[in-house]
Amino acid sequence: MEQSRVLKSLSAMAHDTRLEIVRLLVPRGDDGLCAGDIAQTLGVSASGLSFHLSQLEQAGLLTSRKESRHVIYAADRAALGGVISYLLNDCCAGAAEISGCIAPRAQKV
Amino acid sequence: MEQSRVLKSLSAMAHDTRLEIVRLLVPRGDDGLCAGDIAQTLGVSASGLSFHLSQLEQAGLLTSRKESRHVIYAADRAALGGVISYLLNDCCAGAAEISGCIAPRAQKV
DNA sequence: TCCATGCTTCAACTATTGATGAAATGTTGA
DNA sequence: TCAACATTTCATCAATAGTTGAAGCATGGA
Repeated sequence: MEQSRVLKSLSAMAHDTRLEIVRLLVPRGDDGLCAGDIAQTLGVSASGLSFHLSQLEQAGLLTSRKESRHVIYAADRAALGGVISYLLNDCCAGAAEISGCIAPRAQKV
Repeated sequence: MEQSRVLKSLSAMAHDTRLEIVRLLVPRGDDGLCAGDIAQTLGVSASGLSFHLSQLEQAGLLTSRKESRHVIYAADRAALGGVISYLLNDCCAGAAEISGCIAPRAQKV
């Protein structure tokens, strides 16, 4: 992943509401969640949410699809993995102290 | 690491010059580099650099120490690891597709 | 067709961020 | 002490980001 794309992703995630959106969507996988449900869950206005969703989508972290009158958003896990990978491997290449930090708890594999 | 701290770190890294600073400092470890050398390497003005360094330091991603008339900055690897760990484990908990993305190349251990 | 729903877009405004260059601070060496 | 150096701070300005509420646009059901 190119650095400019990573920068966009970092900007996108560097906001309270938007990081919450990502946290909400990741575990739902491709099923995602429609905009209205996200707004309700996070307690934000529809138009405000729409703004943040488009930031995330432009950064490539979310995908969207229409389903009847709903718009379903889902996290793009590969993109998220790409950002994390960049931070770990390109940005912090070879720093064992950092790699050592990243697996503090058991993960589903 | 708490989310508010992660947000600060993401904001700090979400800037061209600042991400370059991190990339420059990580491989140097605790030796770090003085402000002047960083400015010269990256081709930015002293005052501009000072601004960005303080953003990174406030986010906890850098440490600084004075050595005679120089100020030496070094990456805080634990903090960086903490951010990456948060993204991987808290933000994207359990998403195997993401974990699977993060080890595309061999790392020094 | 008409209305309600779900979402986005727009306009206006405020707040934050970043760039620039000059001035200030502190340190070293002559 | 004085001058040069390393860095930060400050003031100013431009650009960007975020919030809010109203208006717009599809879609689906009565």
